[in-house]
Parts: sequence; structure tokens; C-alpha cells
Amino acid sequence: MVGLEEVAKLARVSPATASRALTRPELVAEATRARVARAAEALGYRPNVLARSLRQRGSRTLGLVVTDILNPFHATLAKGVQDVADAQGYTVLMFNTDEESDKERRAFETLRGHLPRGLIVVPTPAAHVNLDLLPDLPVIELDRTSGRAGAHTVMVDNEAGAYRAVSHLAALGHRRIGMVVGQQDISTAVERHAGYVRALADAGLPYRPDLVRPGHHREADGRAAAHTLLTLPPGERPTALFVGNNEMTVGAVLAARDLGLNLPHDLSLVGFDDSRWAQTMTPAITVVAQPAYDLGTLACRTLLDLLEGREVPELVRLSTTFTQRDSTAPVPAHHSPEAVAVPGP
Amino acid sequence: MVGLEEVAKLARVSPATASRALTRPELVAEATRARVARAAEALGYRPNVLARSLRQRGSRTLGLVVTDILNPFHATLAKGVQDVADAQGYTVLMFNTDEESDKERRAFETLRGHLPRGLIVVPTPAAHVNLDLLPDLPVIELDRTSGRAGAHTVMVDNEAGAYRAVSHLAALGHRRIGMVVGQQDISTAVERHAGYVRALADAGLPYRPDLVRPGHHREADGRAAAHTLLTLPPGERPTALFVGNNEMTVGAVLAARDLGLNLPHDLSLVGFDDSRWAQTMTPAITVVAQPAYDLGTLACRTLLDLLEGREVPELVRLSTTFTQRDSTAPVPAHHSPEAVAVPGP
DNA sequence: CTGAAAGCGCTAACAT
DNA sequence: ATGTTAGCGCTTTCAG
Repeated sequence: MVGLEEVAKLARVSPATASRALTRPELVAEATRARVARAAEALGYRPNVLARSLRQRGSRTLGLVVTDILNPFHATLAKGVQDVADAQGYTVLMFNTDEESDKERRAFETLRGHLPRGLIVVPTPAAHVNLDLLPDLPVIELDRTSGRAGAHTVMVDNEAGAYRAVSHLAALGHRRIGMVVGQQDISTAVERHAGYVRALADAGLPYRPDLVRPGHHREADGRAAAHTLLTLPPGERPTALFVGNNEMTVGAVLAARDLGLNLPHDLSLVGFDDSRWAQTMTPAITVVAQPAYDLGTLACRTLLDLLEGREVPELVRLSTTFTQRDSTAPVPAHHSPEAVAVPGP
Repeated sequence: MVGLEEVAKLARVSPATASRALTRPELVAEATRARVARAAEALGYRPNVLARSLRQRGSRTLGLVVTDILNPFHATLAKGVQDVADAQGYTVLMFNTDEESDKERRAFETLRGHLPRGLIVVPTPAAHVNLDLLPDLPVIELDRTSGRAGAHTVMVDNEAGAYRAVSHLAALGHRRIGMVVGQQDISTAVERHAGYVRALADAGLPYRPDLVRPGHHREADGRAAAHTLLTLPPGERPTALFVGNNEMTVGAVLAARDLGLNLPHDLSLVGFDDSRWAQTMTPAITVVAQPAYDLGTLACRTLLDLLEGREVPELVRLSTTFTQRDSTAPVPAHHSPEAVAVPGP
């Protein structure tokens, strides 16, 4: 390891000056600056960030904690964060919690030892308490909110997105619109459900609890939940489904296929969050698309602003985009309530 | 920040003993160990890994450099690496190169300052030279090889996987089998191409350079390459396509759709590397599946073995799995060469 | 088995 | 504008 001392020696200055020349050039004569720069270059000097961080009591490092890096939505968030951090000379320490509060706690503990300057986190329901492990650390909550007082949050307008999706279904004439919704201890799921409720109300449709099934965000959950809804008796089975996230949307489509239901003829379906598979499936799925990459970059920019003492809004909401594709269509006549055979007297 | 000194004070021992009690318990009396442990617990002590690493001249940190975190294959590799590292108390510093040699160089430079104990890298073609930035660092090359002498590599048997795929197509009676192949400066692309060549030879089919189109691994490249192949004149157009990676496979399917070609009736298609979309598209795509997660865990395990001085093979090859689905079928009669109208004398 | 002392590489006071 | 000095928090000789 070539250290600052050797650079200093070669440039015939003290280590302190060498340090200044490299990190705060304005404090040093141009000639010395150049000499030091040349020496560093010649020796292939790279600062030891550990020593620097130790001395400065803080590293040029950011923590990023997501709940599922295998979900392309999260991978895209991560890319956004990384790209911005990178451009500003920050290194990102990324952790994965698999939606488990225990892993989140361990991630925070590990992170703490690295003295990060800030944290961007997609919080699990336990984040509210886990974040106590990182007192005084600037935190941006991304995609969801933990409900902590004074937290900074970058997220999407889930309620409006869901409202748009369900209104679309209602406008197509659907009267029994089911929802596969995430766990209600996660803010996005709550908000998407709220949008669903409001859209039903505005369309003059009743809210039926039996048409709403919860799931744990995974494909298998979506499949099971959709299966339950789609095997309801003919007159009660929903003719349309709104699914709360991208993975569960695949599951719902597979459930429909299992049952021999044709999209959009036998069932209309809208998913929340776009994905490669939503685009390439047949039929292509109508979705509420989220600006995942922008969420990531914005979260990171917001954190950096915070670190530099700039004024930052507590809550930034980005809009979703309703993307109509081929999985939604008007209710076919034989599905409308009037057409259902009712046992007469 | 509660430091070791405070823990020591509370436990009524010297900082040195406190350190030993926490990290090398066997050097200390059981009673003291317990006392220190309790003190640390009580104060919520977390070691400052920066100070520790500085002192030890090396951190419990591993570098991970992938070329495209948005590609689920890479995300899965990363998850595998992380899970193992995590279980062994290592923190992973992950970087993304977007397949750009310049970003790779910067990633290596940044990494160096963090004094990682080892590196796992999916090398770009420039890695051969970029790796000079990290002399003496144990390196595992993952998925591809840079060709560096003495490198350790964990990868898949690309040649055999490709051979299997193309043999399958030949067995179905296809005689004009095209390939969309990655850039030839990447070892996987070279090997997959080699498998293609050998399968053709074994099936007694000629190798036709005009049926092989290169692409840069992205969907758009696959689409363009496939478009070129599929718009060849009727008698020369391939009746089957083997596509070199997952993203380009989507592209190829889209190209076929653009041209109104029906899979598998008008065109058989096999992709390399499985994906969610390959499974959910209609028809589901036949693929050569890679054990991505296992590659990741194995790479990390191999690196840790190396760090602990255990004997490790220079090259570990995992097998692929041929997964037949619905995108491949026998050549329909009207496509066979005999059926093509040839201008007679 | 435990303590005292030194030092990892760097930067921030303080001096000049 | 530059050098001197001290010390970030930890681990590791070296003594005892």
C-alpha cells in the first residue's frame, strides 16, 4: 500500500500538505498542488478511506437497505440510488432484508459499524423500532413509510394510482371488482387499498370484504389469493381483479390460466407496478406503472441535500402512470348480473 | 458512539482485554469474558469496523462487481453472494459496471480504498487490465473468465448447454438454425457459439455465417439481430433460433411477433438463461437454465475458502438444465427445403 | 490471564 | 502557505 507519506516525500512536502493538496486544493499553492498531484499519480496513490473515515468520524458511505433485490422494482430503485451516489463520490453499502425484521435489524447493526453518512431504506414493518439502532443518522424512507415521526420519505401516489386502475375497471362496466392486496402493515398496501375503496364508492359500487384477499407480495401469494377469488360461485366471482404488486400479478395471471379463464374475455386484470413480464405476457397486462429509477435517484438526491444542510421536504410523492394494455375489456354480456341464472320461485 | 474504552471501564478491565474478550474469547478467563459481554450488551456497543480494519490492515469486506444489476440473472448472482457473505460476517461492497470498462476501473479504484479481503467479479472485456489495480487481491471471476493467468473462476458449462439446445432443434428436424450470439470478447458468448458449432457439425448441418448475428446482450440487440435473420428470403430464413442470453431472448420473441411469426409453428426458439418472462410468455420459452443462485453462493464460498488458505480448484463449472417448454416444435412440412418452390428449368 | 504502549493512515488544530 | 503534533478506535506486541 502506497500511503500519503510516500507521496509527500516524493513531492517534498509534509504529509499534511500532501493531504490538503489532494482534498482541499484551495488551501495550497498551485505549484505544490501540481507537484503533489504528479507524485500521487506516479505512485498510483489511492487514499485509504478507512483511515480517513476514522479520522473524520464519518465515511463517504451511504447505506441502502431494500426488502427484495430479486424484485426488479427494487433492483431498479437500487440502480437509481447507486448511480447518483456514484456520481457524487459516495459508496453504497447495500443490504437485503427479504422482508424479515430480523435481517433488517442485523443490516442496521452492521451498517452502524461502517459509520455511514446516511441511509436509504425500504422499511419493513419493524423499521419503526429497528431504526432506533441508528440514532442521529439521516434517513430517507423509500417506496413506503414506517410512520416514524419526522422521517423523510420518497414514494409514489399509491392511492391515486389504485384509484385510477379501479375506476378504469368500473368504467368498463365491471361491478364485481376484486383486489389482491399486500399486507396491511405496509403503507403501500394500505394506500392502494384506500384507492380501491374510494374508486368503488365513486362508481357507486358496494365494498365487499369477501372480494378482497391479502397476500405477502410474492407470486405464490398472488396465485393463491386470486385462486380463492376466482373460484367463488359464478354469480359472485369477480369479473375484474386489481392486484397490488408486480409479483402477485404474475401469480394472479397464472391462477386465471389454471382455471382456464381467458384474459380479458373472462376476466379483466390490472396490476400495480410494471415489469418485463407484464409487457411480454399474452395478453399484455394493463398496469399502474411506477417510476422506479426516478424514485431511486430522487431518494439519493434528497439524502445528499439533507447531508449538505439544504432544505428538504418531508414527503416527496411521484405520480404513477396508468398504462392500458390488453388485459382489460368491457364485461361481456353473459357476465353481467342480469344475465346470471337466478333460481326463480 | 460508545467505544471499547467505555465497555472496558464498565467491565473493569483494560481496553485490550475487552477487545480480546469480544473477538478472541479463548484468550481470556471465562468470568471476564462474561463480564465484558454483559457490559457491551448493556451499552449497546458496536465495534467500529473502520478502526479495526485500519489496525488489521484489511476489512471483513468483500467486493462484488457485476455488469448489470437490472438483469435478474445478475441480481440472483448477487443475492447468492450476499447470503453467503452475510452468514460469514462479511459485508459486501457491490458495484455495477453496465458492461463499461471505465466504470469497472472506477469500481476497482474505489474498492481498493476500502481494503477488501477479496473480490468477486463478472469481468468486462477490460478486466484483464483493470484488475492490475488490485494486485495481490484474491479474485473470483464469476460467470465469465477474463482469461487472466491463475485466475479462479466459477461458471457454467456454456458449451454443453448450447450444444444441448441446438441438438434439440436439430433433432426436431430443423436444418436452418440461426443464432443470436453475444459479443465475442466475452467468454460465455464464445463458448455458447462453440456449442452451437459443434451441435451443427454433429447433426451433419453446415455452419452458415449469415445465420449468426451478434448482439450486445440487451433486448434491443436481440430484437435487431433476430429481425435481420427472420427477414431473410423464405428459402434461407432460419426455421429455428438459438439466442445467447435472457434479455436478447425477449428481443427475439418481439421481433418474431413484429413479423407476425407464430411460435413454435413458424419459428422454434430456445434461449440461454431462464427468466420470469420466459416462463410466462405465450408460448412459454424453451431454455437452457442456469443455476444463478448457486453460482453466486459457490463463488462466495470459493473466495472464503481461498481466504482461509484452503485448497480450491481454479475452475468450477456447474451444469445447465435444459428446460423444454412450448417454443420449440418440429419443422412444419412447408418449411422443409424440399417444399420450397425452386424455379425449375 | 491481563495491562501498558504503540501505531494502522489520515486530517484538523495550532503554530509559524 | 506549510509544517508540527495529536489522535480517531481499535488490536497487538511485549511484559508481567
